Amino acid sequence: MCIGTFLYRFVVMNRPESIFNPQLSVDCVIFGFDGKHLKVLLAERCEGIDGSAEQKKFKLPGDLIHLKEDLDLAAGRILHELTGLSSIFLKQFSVFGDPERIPDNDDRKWLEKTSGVKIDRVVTTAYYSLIKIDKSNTDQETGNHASWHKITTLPPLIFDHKKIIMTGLEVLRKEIRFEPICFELLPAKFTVRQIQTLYEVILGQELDNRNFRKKLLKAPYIKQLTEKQQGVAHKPALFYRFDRKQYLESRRDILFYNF
Amino acid sequence: MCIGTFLYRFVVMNRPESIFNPQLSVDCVIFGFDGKHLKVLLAERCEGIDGSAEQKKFKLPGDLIHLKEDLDLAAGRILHELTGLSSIFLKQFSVFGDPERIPDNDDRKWLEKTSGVKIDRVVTTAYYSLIKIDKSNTDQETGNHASWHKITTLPPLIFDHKKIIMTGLEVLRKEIRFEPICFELLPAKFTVRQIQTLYEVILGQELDNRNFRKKLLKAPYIKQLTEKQQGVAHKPALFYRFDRKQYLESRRDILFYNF
DNA sequence: ACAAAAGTGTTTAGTTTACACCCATGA
DNA sequence: TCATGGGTGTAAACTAAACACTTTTGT
Repeated sequence: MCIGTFLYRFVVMNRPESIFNPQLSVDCVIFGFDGKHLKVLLAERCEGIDGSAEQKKFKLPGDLIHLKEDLDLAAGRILHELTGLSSIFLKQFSVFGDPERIPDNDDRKWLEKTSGVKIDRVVTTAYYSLIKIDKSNTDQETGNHASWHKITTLPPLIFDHKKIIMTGLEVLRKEIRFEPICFELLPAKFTVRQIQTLYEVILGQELDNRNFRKKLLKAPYIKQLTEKQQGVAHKPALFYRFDRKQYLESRRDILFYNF
Repeated sequence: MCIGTFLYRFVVMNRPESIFNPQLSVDCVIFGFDGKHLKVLLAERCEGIDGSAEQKKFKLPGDLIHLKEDLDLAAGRILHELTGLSSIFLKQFSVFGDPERIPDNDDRKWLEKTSGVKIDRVVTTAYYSLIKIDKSNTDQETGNHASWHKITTLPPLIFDHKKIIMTGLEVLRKEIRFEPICFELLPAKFTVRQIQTLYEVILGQELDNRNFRKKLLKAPYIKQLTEKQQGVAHKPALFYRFDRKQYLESRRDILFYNF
């Protein structure tokens, strides 16, 4: 055993607590829906490696994790720090473990500078999350320089973050075909048209309005409210809500039937 | 910055190459099918912490990864070392990142002893794999003390390996409903009954024979062979094969249709 | 001739698709 | 009264589910 190995082990054994783990990170693909477009919440990497203004690049909200931090909790922490929201839908969907995914260039130097940790290789666990877009979580509100971007026109991103977003979108597309998770993206009261548009932007295709209604409204967990839209220059739409309890029960039945 | 932090960073920066990364591992849930039961390939943790014989425990084939090793390749390496097989179906399905998943007990001491690395917390990326069971990959053949175990009667396992297996099984169950991956578990020539039994053991329920046949045989990637079973005391079954090329083509069509 | 597993068809119920017009409201 | 988007029904095609007997082989 060479002295380097020995020293490495000694220090790993005796490392100080509560600093970052330089090898493990979490990145969150946070989807939002503004009624028209599917968007992703991105943070701005606002300063260059020498502090000067340089090419503006964006990144996924994410962070190295703390030494003894659980991954799921780390993802929750990041989301909370950025948006102020807690107990939000968050799902681990993939790990990105290419040893070269953080190339040895400006991006890496920037990361080393902001984290205060020497970066070697970083394995990141990716989560996706669905939240409702409103004033409180858009733009500079939280001082984190986070902003919403259409998934169809993404700005330049650091590392492999574009690939992570695209993988997340694929997973989301698969998921919404079987699980009604999209209600996380809608306000508590919504119209049929809103959901349909949401499905259309996620799937990237138009859906037949009559068939969509039929299928949606026969689900036992979609409850009609008496309230209607107001102040629209056309027949006002009825509002509906998602009944989570009902959903969980109906899901249990499905899982029994299975095949 | 305290001296501990400084030293830690210094050493991480200057660590020797080609030893194990003490924080990242890969575990493989390797499913096999012997014609009757769904099985998992487990390695034996054959010696106790002091080298004496003690309670026999099993573990998933897995390993800490090398410092600059890609995760997918590490999974392939582990599978190859254990079975001699390469280019096998392997799919990442989850990350287990609870900081307490490797409890500070005998299991951890055993791991530290065999890896020669001080273990702190280990985040493991889990893969599942499907292989055909035959003489060459069962039992002591490879000197790794690996053996097949029915998923219904698993022996005691170290760490959270039981949970990893169960999560893998759930993912497999979901997956086979949409993708014909189960052909990885069958020999090149198989009978309809073999596939049906395989589906039945994975899903844990009986399926209607006539309906199953109809559905299976209308798939364009299932090709009938002229060959028949021989030496059976009943009407001999016809053999079929899985046409991978055909499958990939038909899949493309489906992906276009989508919804 | 018997045991054992392979192989076969039909009916019914449910689901998916395609498609066009009237309704309620504000301007 | 017009423009706008909300809301509605039906027929045809397809898919899924339930169900029982004949065939081929070895012993």
